[in-house]
Amino acid sequence: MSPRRVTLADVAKAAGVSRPTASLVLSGRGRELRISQDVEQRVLRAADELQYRPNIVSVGLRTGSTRTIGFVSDTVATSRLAGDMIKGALEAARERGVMLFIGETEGDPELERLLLQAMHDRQVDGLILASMFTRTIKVPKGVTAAPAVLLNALPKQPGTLPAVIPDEIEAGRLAARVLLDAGHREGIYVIGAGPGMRNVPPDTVAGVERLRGIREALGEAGVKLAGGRLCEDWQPEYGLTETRELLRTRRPRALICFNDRIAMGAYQALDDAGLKVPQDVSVVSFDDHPIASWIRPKLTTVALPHYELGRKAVDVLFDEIGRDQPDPGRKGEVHRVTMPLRTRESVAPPHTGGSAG
Amino acid sequence: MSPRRVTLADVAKAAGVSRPTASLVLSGRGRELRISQDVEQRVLRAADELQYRPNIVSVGLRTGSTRTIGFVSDTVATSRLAGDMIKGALEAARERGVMLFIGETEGDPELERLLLQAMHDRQVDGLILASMFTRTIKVPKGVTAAPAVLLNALPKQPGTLPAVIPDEIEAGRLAARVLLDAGHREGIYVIGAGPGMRNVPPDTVAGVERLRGIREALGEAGVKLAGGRLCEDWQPEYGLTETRELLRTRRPRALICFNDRIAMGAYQALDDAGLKVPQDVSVVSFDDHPIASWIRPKLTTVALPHYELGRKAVDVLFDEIGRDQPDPGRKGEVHRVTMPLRTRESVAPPHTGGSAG
DNA sequence: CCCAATTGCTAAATCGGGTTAGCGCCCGAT
DNA sequence: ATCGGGCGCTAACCCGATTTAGCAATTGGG
Repeated sequence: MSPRRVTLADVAKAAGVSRPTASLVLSGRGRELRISQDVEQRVLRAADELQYRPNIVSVGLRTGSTRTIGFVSDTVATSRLAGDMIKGALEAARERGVMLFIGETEGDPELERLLLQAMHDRQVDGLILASMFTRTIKVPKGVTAAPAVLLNALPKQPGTLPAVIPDEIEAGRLAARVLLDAGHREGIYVIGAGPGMRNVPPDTVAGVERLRGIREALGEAGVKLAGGRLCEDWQPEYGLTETRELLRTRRPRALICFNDRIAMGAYQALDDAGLKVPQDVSVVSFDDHPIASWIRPKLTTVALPHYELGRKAVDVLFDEIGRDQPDPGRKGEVHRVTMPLRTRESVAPPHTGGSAG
Repeated sequence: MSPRRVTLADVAKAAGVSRPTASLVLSGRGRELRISQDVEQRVLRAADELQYRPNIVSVGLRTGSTRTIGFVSDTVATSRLAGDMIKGALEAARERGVMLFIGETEGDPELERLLLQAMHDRQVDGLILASMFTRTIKVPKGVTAAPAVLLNALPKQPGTLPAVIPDEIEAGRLAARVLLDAGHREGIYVIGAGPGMRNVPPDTVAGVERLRGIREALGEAGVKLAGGRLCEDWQPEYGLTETRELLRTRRPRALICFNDRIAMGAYQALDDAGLKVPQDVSVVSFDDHPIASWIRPKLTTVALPHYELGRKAVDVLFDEIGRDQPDPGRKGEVHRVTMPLRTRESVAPPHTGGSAG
């Protein structure tokens, strides 16, 4: 089928030198080891003419480095967000000439074990352990064989592994500030979690930190959260029912939804109640899911920087790989990636619409 | 850091035999080569106790098979659909003990070349070339070095590579049949392409084949398409404007939208016009994007079987790898994967609502 | 003119495992 | 006693690179 790969031996023969000589020239160490200009040129020409490319499998065997890293996540399919994270990692890896193995655990520890094993069997240089929504995870035993980084996750035992997560606290502050800047002071409700710090879905870092940021920013402005409703799951249907429930007794001026899918449900509930966004009710949200710009009016939301998270994870991983002896001091550093605001059409000053509050 | 991997030599020493003997036992060829029960047991016990795992890099170097395949796509981030395709491929690969390299070309031929090169440098056993929407592509030169399969794409020159694509023609028939079965005979419009076979976005297999299927199924039932509007891009905003445009002059009883995003736009236009789905207008669509079950009423749609496509591609690839001499007859076979109907709430018989047509 | 120090390259070992040829040993047959 | 043959295992080479040690040839100094 294919006309056998060109090997280093072929290049050496074509250049009339030995294999090691060719190797030295091609690895750039020819100079320091005093290979003559003449030989160097011959080797380089031969390599070029034969289109020689080193076999990375062989190099991997010899040197231990396969120029390959593993990306293990709990799910790849959840949403486009996952794809963006992989995309970021992919591009950062490509810039370093490194390839990515992808694996999915489905949350099954046994699958995870097998997957990590399979990656180590292939001598990966490092591992990225990714979660598709931010949370704390128990670091599996198998990761210690190679440098590793947590992505969108925090270790249950802090300090064991470096982690890269979105800066959710600042995101919460930002969402609150958007409303404050628009002039809102009253009738601000949260949908998805809260209003108290205890009313949060379990194990979600995002819930806790977004809420904390929101409360901090409002508090600093002397504004109090008017109320909030916890959603069992952050899906449109729950946003719909909880918002509908809220509207039975209250008349909000602004909603902070804990993600865009909840916001989508909230839109439906507001529409059913005859309330216009943003004239009657302003809505801010989190994630910047594609639907945020599909629903009308387009949703102002604080974006999860999935692409950047993926890139950053690779950066941190290579720091880790580069560092020979594990420096115990900065072992488990947590890197927070800024969540940018996407300003669209769902926020307006209060009292714009006809009916007063 | 890590306590050096256990090698075959370690196992052999622990069992008190030579390396080749251990290798023979562990590769299952012990029997045919008459290794004694005693030695066999010792080797197996040693391997088990030491937790020996063969180094696949080394095996790859010797045997040429790295138990690794490459998945190269134009974009991974487009949508969750891409993720499902990868997920299907991932699971099928895992069942075979094979790992997946992921790469993204962004449609850039140079990037594609480098990526294929990088994969070949790592001695992949085969390649899957995936497109994130169905279309015909020019097969890049670099793929010939290993078995390859096109996924969600057809080769510009038929017969060069096997391909796996969704059965869009049958999907078109199915969508039409849903309306026919509900009793619709008149006022059926298409949004996204058509009504004529020439009114189709360029290079999209889906556009051509869905439309053909729709026209065939309607034709067989003696029903004529009442009209249609081509969308420049299959996004919600175009669905919105084209449907709005249609409603200015016509009063449709049923819409076949060419995908769910268009359908979402169509919903908005129908809502603006005061028309209820499905009482006034039935809507069928394609893709089964997540939003299909988020919008109200939930959208009946013919699903792109992304997960199955991914699995099938791996199956076909392994057929290809297994086949030693390329059988020229069935070289470029096209495998069509059935698109299943997701029946939801957007289709009803005509004349159900108050106002007669 | 001889010894030492460069200079310029290669032989050989290595990584971890797979594969082939063949070496001793014990047995029975001649 | 000798030969032939099956049995059970191992020596040796291979994959494609890197790396260390060291061999010739040249040059320089005394």
